Amino acid sequence: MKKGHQVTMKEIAKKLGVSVSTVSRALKDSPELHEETKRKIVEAAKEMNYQPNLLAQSLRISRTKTLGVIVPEITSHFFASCISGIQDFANKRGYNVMICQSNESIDQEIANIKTLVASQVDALMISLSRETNHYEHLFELYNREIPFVLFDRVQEDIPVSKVTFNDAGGAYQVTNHLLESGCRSIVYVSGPEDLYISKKRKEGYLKALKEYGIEENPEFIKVTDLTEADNIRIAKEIAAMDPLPDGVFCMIDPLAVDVLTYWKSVGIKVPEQIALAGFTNNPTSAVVEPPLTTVSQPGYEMGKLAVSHLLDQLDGLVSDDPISIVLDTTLVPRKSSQRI
Amino acid sequence: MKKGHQVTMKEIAKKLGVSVSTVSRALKDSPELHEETKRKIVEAAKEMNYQPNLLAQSLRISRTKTLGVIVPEITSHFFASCISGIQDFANKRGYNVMICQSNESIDQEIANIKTLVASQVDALMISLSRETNHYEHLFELYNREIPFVLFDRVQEDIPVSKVTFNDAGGAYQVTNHLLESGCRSIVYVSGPEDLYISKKRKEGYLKALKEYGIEENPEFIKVTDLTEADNIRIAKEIAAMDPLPDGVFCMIDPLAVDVLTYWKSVGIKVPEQIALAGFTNNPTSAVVEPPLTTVSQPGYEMGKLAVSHLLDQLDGLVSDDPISIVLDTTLVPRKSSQRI
DNA sequence: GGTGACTTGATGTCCTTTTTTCATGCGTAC
DNA sequence: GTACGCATGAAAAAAGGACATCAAGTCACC
Repeated sequence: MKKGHQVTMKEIAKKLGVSVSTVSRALKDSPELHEETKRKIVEAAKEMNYQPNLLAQSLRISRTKTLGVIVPEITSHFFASCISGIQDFANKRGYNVMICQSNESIDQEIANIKTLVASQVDALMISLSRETNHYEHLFELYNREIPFVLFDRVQEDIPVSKVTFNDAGGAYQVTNHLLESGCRSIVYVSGPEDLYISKKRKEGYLKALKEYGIEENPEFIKVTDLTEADNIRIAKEIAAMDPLPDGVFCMIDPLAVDVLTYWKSVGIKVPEQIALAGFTNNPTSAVVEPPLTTVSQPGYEMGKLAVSHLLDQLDGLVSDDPISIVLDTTLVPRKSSQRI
Repeated sequence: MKKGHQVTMKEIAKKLGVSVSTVSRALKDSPELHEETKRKIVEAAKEMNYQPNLLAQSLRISRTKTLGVIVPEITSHFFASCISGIQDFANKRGYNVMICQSNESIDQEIANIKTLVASQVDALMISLSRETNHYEHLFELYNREIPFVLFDRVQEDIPVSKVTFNDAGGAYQVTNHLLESGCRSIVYVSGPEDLYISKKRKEGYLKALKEYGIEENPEFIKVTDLTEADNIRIAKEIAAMDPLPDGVFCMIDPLAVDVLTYWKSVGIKVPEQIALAGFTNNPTSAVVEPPLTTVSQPGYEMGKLAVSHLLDQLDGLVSDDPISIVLDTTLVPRKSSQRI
């Protein structure tokens, strides 16, 4: 299959018997040109449906006006929202977006970076994969002076701007909410421990317990790799605890939903026997039965802020010094934690 | 913020005191080159961290190895799945993907096409917006010989390849299922009537009724614009029918969920009073209470097939003649329709 | 010394944009 | 009236990176 021919300046020039540079000047409305010549050229360009070749342009000015985005998976509602925000605000400022997913694999993440860099994107926006536990590829980007920002799944030691949620704060909010609802033995179900958000949310969980004068209990901290199978393993493990805990805080909504679904199948009542809470406020969480208490993380907003800051840096509107943008989360109390 | 400098062939050539063409040949392992020279160049390239400039390459061969994808919205799980499939299989064949969302707006759709074409993508994959009711922009693409395929939300009169689900068949399956479950007065809630899928699913609905010897009743066909407000308006309208219908088939899951949520709030029992079914098999549908009967549409598969066919055409592996790929759907019966 | 094989170099192309150079025409001054 | 200079408009050239094609260089061997 062939692509249709694109009209070039050369052809316009040839048709009108002028030089290519004259055409170029006419199209950018240069003042040092006969009005008449200009008019004729602009008209011909329109008629021939001329579209400047962005490729040639980019090669010349060595800027593609394209951003590369890497997310763990597009099908996650949260990341899809981020992408949506990035898209909208990048487009507003004349940038295109190339999106890749790492599928939670560090190798794929590295491959994506390579591809995007080879495609000469002006900058990158990265949310790290679950697997990412070393960071050479990011330091290399940094050393090669390719601008990038990290969002949501970040690595703290890399000297670039980062956009995160106040994960510790959100976890504190939700744990506190469980405590206030009367829970006293609260399990925290964590994702992979390397993950930034796993750590931060644990911090918030522990802080809330401490403030309530409840001792940290290592047996009340469970770790899943976030696959459905492993989530169910944890759900079983908790169901087998004796006595049952009275509250469970799952690091992320889909995990909570898996746990809830399993418990329903074995007759554990939520919130009567165990209060349950998640994190992220996925659409699913609002419609499960009982509706899931969670913490709202506006992904669209995160994408918007991250891309805006990055473009501000690219365009020299703000300093290049890395900053950290922390977005607030909001507790969304629902029936799954309603014990009073 | 500046971008770090990229190593070019020129620099390698200069450093080693050879010509650029020699470097070029060495890097593509041309046989007409001294092994020793080749080795030296390849080594230097590696050491200097040389990355070919895809932009220049693209300009030269006038192929970018990039596909443009336009979907109504990324945050929809179905379209996210399609994108995921497209991504994976495009990457496998060495293509990148630029994704745009039309936000269900025809103007945005046209703007997206323009941007992607200006970016010299090799081909486009488009799923039409809800608003799209004229097709000049598509015919223009066709006339300019820019390859593209349509998927899911297609327009039948455009002579390009299309990938769709057997929407009529799926709707037939689900309507038939409702009939077999004992329903005799079944409402069909449609999306905007211009929409390909609205029409096709209505076809299937009517066919099933007809086969069961049930007369078509115009009052049993409702139309929503798919906004939450309008969905709830329909839910109210149905709740006010006297007698209540005994089954409702909503054209798409989120619509069914909105309806279900409203009914729950006013005490209408599903499936006891009204059996309910949706279409698409969103993750949400499995976890609502009661779980929603629906029709499964594998989006990942659709993306995969669409992109594979398109690349086959681009690469000349199959004929350019437009074909129509129709994917089968699967009925997913759940509690929301369980009346027997 | 000449021929052929084997390597390497130079140049042109893709397309746009910018810079430099050139040409024309008009005006002024001698 | 001629010559010079300046202003203006337009053409030519160069840059940006990769690569194909054609040209030329070197070496060895007969």
